[in-house]
Amino acid sequence: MRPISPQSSAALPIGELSRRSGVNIETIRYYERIKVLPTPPRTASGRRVYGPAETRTLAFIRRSRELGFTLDEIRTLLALSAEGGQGTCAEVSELATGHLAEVRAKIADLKAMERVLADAVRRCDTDEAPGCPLIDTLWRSTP
Amino acid sequence: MRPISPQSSAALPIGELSRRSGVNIETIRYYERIKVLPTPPRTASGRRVYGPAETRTLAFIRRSRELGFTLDEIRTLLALSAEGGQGTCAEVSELATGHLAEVRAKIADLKAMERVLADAVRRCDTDEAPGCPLIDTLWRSTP
DNA sequence: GCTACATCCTGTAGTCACTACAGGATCAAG
DNA sequence: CTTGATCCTGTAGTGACTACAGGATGTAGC
Repeated sequence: MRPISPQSSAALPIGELSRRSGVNIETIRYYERIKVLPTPPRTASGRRVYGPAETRTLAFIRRSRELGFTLDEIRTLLALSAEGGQGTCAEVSELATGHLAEVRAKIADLKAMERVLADAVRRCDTDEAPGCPLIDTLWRSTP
Repeated sequence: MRPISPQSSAALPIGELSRRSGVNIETIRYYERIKVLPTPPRTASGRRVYGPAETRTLAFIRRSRELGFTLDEIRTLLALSAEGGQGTCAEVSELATGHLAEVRAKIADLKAMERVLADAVRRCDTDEAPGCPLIDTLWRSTP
């Protein structure tokens, strides 16, 4: 006879949560420490006990990270998501728009790097002149 | 009568080097600590004294950083540059090619983020349906 | 010589998003 | 009762800086 305990059928230890969510155990504890995840209840011996909601929350966080949101932004997203009021979507959109601008700025930076690097490498590989075109580029004073 | 001392006309304290190179004083000391810059001679009272070569070296480092090279790679670039032997350019090209691949991978990652974000923001700003398309995207389990 | 202020020094700690231990407690199975 | 897996806390490391604190020097004007 199994003891009757509410949600016991869905209670997960941290290792199982880690496996299901694809998030490292140490990362889960880190998220708790910085208050991105709420502190879970514990067993008598002090072990964390999670429910199925945490698996979904961690998936939410993982996907947000994949889109480049910072953990600070994710805290905000989770709060807005829990709130779910009238103007929520507008706030979310604002946050995402700002983030999108940063992503685009980073892409522009990296493309500039790519252009210069690709050009220098091409010259390195074709030039017959002595010296190294890339090294020379790096030493050359900016016009 | 000024005392005759070699290079005295071009000796710079760290603040002046910082101004000329556009690199923060604390950053210059940091570069010295991690051995990206050589330890400079000191005055009797212990202040760092730089020559004009350091201005050029810091410009080299700054430009390398702008191309996304790590300080570890820059150490290698500086060593190869100083060496300047036969196969140097090939080694430099190899290093740069590897770095270029990383830059391109990062661009691809960011472009994927950009697509998803731009699409979600567009739906947030046009959708009349209740709920937030971006929040829904983040909660939605990956297929 | 004195005072003010700028500049310099060392050393430490903070940033971000983790990751990697050390050293110990607890659990489940045989 | 032992083995091995899992869990706990706490600390320290990563990269490339930045930001102090708290003190020592340097320079200019009076």
